[in-house]
Amino acid sequence: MYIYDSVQKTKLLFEPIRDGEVSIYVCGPTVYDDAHLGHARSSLSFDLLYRTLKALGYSVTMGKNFTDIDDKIIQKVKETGQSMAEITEFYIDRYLEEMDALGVTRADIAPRATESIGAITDMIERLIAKDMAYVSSTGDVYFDTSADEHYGSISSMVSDDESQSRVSHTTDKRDPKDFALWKACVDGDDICFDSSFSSGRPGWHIECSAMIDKHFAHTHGTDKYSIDIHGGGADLLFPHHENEASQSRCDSGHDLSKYWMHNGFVQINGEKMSKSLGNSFFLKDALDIYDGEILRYYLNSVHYRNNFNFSQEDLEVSKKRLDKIYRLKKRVTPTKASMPNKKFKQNILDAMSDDLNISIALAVIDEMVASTNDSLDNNPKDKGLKKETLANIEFVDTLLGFGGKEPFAYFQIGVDEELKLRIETLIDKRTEAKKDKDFGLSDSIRDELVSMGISIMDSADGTLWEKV
RNA sequence: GGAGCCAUCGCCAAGUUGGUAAGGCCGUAGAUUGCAAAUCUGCUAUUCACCAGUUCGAGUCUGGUUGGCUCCUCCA
Repeated sequence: MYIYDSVQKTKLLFEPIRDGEVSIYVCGPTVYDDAHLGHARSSLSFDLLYRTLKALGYSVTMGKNFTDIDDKIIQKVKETGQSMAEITEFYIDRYLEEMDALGVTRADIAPRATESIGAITDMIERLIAKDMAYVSSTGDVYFDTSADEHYGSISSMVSDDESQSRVSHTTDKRDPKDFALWKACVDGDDICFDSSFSSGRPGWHIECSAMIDKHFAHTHGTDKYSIDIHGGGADLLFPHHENEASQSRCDSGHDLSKYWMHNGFVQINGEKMSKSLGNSFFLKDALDIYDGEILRYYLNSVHYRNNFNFSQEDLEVSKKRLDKIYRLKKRVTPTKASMPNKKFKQNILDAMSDDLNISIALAVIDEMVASTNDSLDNNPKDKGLKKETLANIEFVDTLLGFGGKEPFAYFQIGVDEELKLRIETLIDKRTEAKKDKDFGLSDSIRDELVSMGISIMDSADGTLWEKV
């Protein structure tokens, strides 16, 4: 397995810190609003990594946090009058449901900030004791970036004062680069947690460090690294991951993660999709229009490090490619899967082992589909091939997360029983007309079906239909 | 102002150590079909934003130009 490490900016041979085991930690969402396509892509990218490593035989543990205490959540509490728990529970449930719809494997460990306060305050106390953090007059705690000689090594950000000109200066900070580990309560209605330094709440960066320390460092880490792979969106590289890495390094004396991976953005009209820009395409809205499996295929069809420009036309192309896989599956159904073709399986694994080269993997699948259809055209009763093909598709489903549906059901998404009956009645009528060589009638029935959004195809086994 | 990424066929998009351009969509010619649809086959970039350099040889390396995006502030 080769992985592109965004710190070293090069592709590296992946060697886990513990033999046969891989620990991955991905920064999860702040749960104050619905997930957009960008969140989906990030989840999908690391899901691909997770599945690939598993297919390669590793024992993989994936962690993904929920930031459920944050300024924006508190703001929402004030706006809506709902409790913080009501808001965060709602969005966490929604997030999980939507990611399920995309076929994202759930994280093995999904810690929440509010459940990790002890680990967070412990880490802050240790940093204060080491004189690497300081408490301000108002009770805020800041990390002293000057205490870490390696600060900046993750994002390779230069630390001259000029580059910091856009950072608003908080008076209590000794240095503008310093960042908050703990924010003391200001008004009475703030959500506060007790600590030895002040009543307050954790800063964003410390959460991930503390959660990794609590859930991974001692069980999955070594004396050199806490985890194997740390992932997240490219926008998290600085300052979030820089700060995380710095805190953890100062606390534990070793590096936080051996490899760092960052996914590219989903863009709309060439611009990054983000809540602050107001151009978000929410996952729930996308899922209203498209099946999760199609969205998954589409969002994963471009290499994870590249930016992804969302367009409906491209999504339709993805649907066409997925359709072809399901048509083939329909063709080999019913049968029992045997073993996947060795070469096919290996070619896909090879592609995915090269920093998740999904384009090659999809091309291998397209070629398998075409050659199998060709063979089946020439020899429709090749049972061995059918069994192998089904196994091939099952392998694809396990590794890439699509192709797992019952093929007839796939083409009938959104068709209720009543409509189904009408379609089948019409098809029977058309079959009769065809038998009588009344092509005028049979064609007009076909036109009627087409106007209903149903496309039909005559085959040796009778007439099949699909919802377009 | 500082830092970085990217630029490949009409569209989307692959191209580790430089060795002579995957795949999909669209289009097109055909096979098949009562006609379609579905399926298959052939064709579809002497060329990789532009300029210069290194090299026997560069999409791949170096320098520059132009254009796009991102980070430096919450962000997947």
